[in-house]
Amino acid sequence: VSSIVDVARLAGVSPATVSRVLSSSTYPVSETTRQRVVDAARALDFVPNELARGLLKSHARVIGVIVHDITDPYFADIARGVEDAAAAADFLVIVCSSDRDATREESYVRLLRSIRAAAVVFAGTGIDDPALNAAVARHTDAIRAYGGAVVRLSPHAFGAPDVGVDNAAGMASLVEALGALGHRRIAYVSGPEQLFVVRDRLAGYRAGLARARLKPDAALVSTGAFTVEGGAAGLDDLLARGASFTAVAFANDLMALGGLQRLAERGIDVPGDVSVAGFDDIRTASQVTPSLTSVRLPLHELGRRGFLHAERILAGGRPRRQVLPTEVVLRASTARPKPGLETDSRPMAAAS
Amino acid sequence: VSSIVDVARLAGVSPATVSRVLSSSTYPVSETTRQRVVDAARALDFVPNELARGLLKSHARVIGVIVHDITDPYFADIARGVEDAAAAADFLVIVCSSDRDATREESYVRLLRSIRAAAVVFAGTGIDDPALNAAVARHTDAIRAYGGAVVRLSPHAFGAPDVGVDNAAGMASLVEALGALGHRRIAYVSGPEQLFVVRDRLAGYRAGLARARLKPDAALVSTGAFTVEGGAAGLDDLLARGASFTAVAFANDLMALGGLQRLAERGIDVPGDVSVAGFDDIRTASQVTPSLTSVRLPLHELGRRGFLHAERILAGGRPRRQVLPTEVVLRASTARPKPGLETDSRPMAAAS
DNA sequence: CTGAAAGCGCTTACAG
DNA sequence: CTGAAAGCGCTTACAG
Repeated sequence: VSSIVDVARLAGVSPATVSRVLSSSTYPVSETTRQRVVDAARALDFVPNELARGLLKSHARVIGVIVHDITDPYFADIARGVEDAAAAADFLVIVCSSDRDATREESYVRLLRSIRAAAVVFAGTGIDDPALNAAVARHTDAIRAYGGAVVRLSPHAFGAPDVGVDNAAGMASLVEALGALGHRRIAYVSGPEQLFVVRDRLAGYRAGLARARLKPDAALVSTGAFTVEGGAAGLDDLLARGASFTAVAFANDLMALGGLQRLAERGIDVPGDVSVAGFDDIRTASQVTPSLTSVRLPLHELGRRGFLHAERILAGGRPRRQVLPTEVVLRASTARPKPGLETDSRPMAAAS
Repeated sequence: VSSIVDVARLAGVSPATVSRVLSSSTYPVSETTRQRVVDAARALDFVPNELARGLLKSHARVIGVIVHDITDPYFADIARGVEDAAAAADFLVIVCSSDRDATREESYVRLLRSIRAAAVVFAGTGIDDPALNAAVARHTDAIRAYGGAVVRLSPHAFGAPDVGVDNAAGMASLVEALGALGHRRIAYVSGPEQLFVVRDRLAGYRAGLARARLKPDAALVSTGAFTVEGGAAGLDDLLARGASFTAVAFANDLMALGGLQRLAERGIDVPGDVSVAGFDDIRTASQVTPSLTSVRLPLHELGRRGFLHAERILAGGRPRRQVLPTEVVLRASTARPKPGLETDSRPMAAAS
């Protein structure tokens, strides 16, 4: 494997000159010298060692993205958005699946710090875990200290995301849309409470009920893990306690998918007997039958902007927060409630 | 950001001693000195610069994985398998989505080479594109030259994968299973012919027909892109030319998903009117309705073994090829053909 | 326009 | 057991 010295020798110039020609330096070099260097580099198939380069700069051209799980389509879309934008700007992207495990997350952030990553982008929601947050904060402080950027795409312990969506507003719109279809008893299957994004969506559910002039009812709310299985379990919970509802919203699409499966197993027709809605609009939502009503988040764009945000920080700027729009997408899994069931309503006592 | 020199100063020792304590060196250091160094490092929140470390070694503790598209669940599963195994061995994983684009693939491999990645794992199938293959080969040669490993998980221009599955045998088993259900006219929607894996699966389809003693019929084979849309288009093709069949297999699950959608749009019942099968058994396959019959590939395991294979090469070994087993998974999208349709058969003339 | 020299932050023979 | 020194492969003031 040849080094810059080999190229210099073959071209009959100094390593400094080779560096000037081959790097993005604007330093003047005579045309004949330049050509000799280019030829020599090609002849030796020379590719500069980025490790050596990175050592001289304050940081390496690498962007780390911390996701919960890259096999979750929500995160895959975001990661792809970061990668597309980063590759165009000649940055490498390292995607790390933390499984929302404190140890794993910390060790990844430490690793990114150790290679002097230019930026670390936290794609997933923050967790209410003081010990983890303290450890991670130590590393992110160090990353900022060497000139790196830290970007968050979801709510976290230290506040709102740098680039994000309004989860509460999105969920409120969804519930409102369900209300507009005529549903009066809208159940909700929430996710793990220690995730900040779960809290926001639950608040949105409540806000949506209020907007639809429906009374909140604790009997219509259950909880499960943020997964297909969690959604099925949350639905089981509702059913086990005999809750009656004509529509059910889930805290994310994966959970709604689990709900759809469980409903089919129990012979409950969707949307005939009950309407089902998810959140995120991952690709699978439009691929299942019945296709799933959801709230579309611009995930690829979120990733793309996350990178651009980091790039601006690296350039010394102080970019401001952005909130990307969400959109309710009504599909085959939701419909008007059956007339018989609709009468089962409990409108709010006082209509303000 | 503190360096090893800062730690040495605080501990009152030389940088060499700090290095011996903090790296995985087995060099003897007195217990009191060791403790002073550890304390100083902790006090300064010292994290060694991996860039500097990597510069001294022949390569960095980084594994690059080239996938087609990380948002494709097939690749996400493999990437996760590599990552889980690599993280356990303290390697970073860089996943690169090439979009099967020659320029993009070459630039990623070059990038991995420039940071002296310990290994590059090609997760996707090779493409029959001599120019691309030559450029990539130049880089992989260089990677091997500095001591890195190159691992392939799918068939490629230079032969069989290092760790892989038998695509032809898997598809043959699927078609055979369809035959065992009573299907005599089994259509096939193939993928882009320049992908080696597509060729293997098509060969498997033919082998499966032979095993089921069915005559191949070119009118029952069409082609589409390796995507949801491609599957729908391939099915349209079959229908447009008036092909009659009771079952249809697709070259992968994504395509089968597209076929399922198109069939539903046309009011053709699955599996009542036609049985549908995919290949890969991505997660979505079991989440859609009707759930999709497919051939399960141990994708996570494939990724895991891909890393282990690389690790053995890095250790100086010459690990041998592995072929992981596949398994036909029959689900709701396939059933026996309707009696009326079944008579539409054309058994092979000569039953050997 | 070109080159010699210092230095990025580590590790590792080489001395002691 | 400990340290001084060289060196990994680049880039960049500093001289000329």
